[in-house]
Amino acid sequence: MSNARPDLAAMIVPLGRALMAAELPVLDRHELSMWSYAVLLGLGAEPVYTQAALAKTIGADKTRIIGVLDELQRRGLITRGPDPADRRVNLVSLTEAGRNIRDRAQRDIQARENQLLERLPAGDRRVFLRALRTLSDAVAEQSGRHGNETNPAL
Amino acid sequence: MSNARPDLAAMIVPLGRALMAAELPVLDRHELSMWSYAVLLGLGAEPVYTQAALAKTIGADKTRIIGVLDELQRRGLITRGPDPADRRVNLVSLTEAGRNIRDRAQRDIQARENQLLERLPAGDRRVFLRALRTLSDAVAEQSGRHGNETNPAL
DNA sequence: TATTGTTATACTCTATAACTATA
DNA sequence: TATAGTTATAGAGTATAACAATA
Repeated sequence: MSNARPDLAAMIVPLGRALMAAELPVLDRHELSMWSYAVLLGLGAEPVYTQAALAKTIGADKTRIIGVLDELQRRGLITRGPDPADRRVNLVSLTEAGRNIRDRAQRDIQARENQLLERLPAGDRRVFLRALRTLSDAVAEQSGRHGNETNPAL
Repeated sequence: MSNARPDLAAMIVPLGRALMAAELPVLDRHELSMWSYAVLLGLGAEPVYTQAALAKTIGADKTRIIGVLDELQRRGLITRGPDPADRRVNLVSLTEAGRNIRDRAQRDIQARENQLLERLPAGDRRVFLRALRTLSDAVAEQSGRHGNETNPAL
């Protein structure tokens, strides 16, 4: 056909790696690891989470985030304690300090991302971001509903 | 600001993971691993490569692809032998069989990717692919020129 | 001495499986 | 018994370092 293109994955995966690599020094300046930042972002929408729900939201194993939560709690960036209604589960929420450090880190990260986006004409940039959100929502929806291994629609 | 958006990385990295996960069963039907497929793709443009150059092209460590090349050679999908002009280096090239299996696998993979792209309006899809190539080329250029850890422009 | 390919080793990350405490 | 959180173990994947052949 006339419309040969590289594989989507072959373009997107290295791009994602480069974006992560570019994030690391920025996060480092805010003394955050990638997982710490992911947790702070994951706590953004809802006021409280159980650890399991939080882990699922950010695509991590529930065992993966325990050490991360330990450190964030120690630094006073989150609160964590048993739910009085069911003392098996922990309720996790952002503190004011946690929200501040998250917002500052995100501002720096997106400023850097915007430098990359400036390579695109303004019109393309708008469409690109819109399309990316559409596709991102599509895959989030897929992985959201019960551990789907077959992934038929993607 | 009025233009709040999720982090680029937070959208692109999970999208890349989902695309890879969707590729795996397709590659499996062609009896290819992800790395085998990456090697076959990497051998596409130029007729011959040294192993080191090939590894760099696909973003792998030179030690990483040795076992992959062993198997591809055993299956007759590539040829590999010392360069008469400098017997330290191996010249690697695709065989006809290798090209065939690569093209068939890629056709299946892109067909599946196109299903995802159909979620976008035709106009957005065109712009999205164009923008993605621009950004992909930008990061490939970055990682191409000597092991750049600081990555200033990204 | 420097470089390519190779092999062996160590390290990081992740997933799996037990353990506790609550229900 | 079932579930949330925790801990410990095992496995996969990757990077690092040493080695042999050639220049």
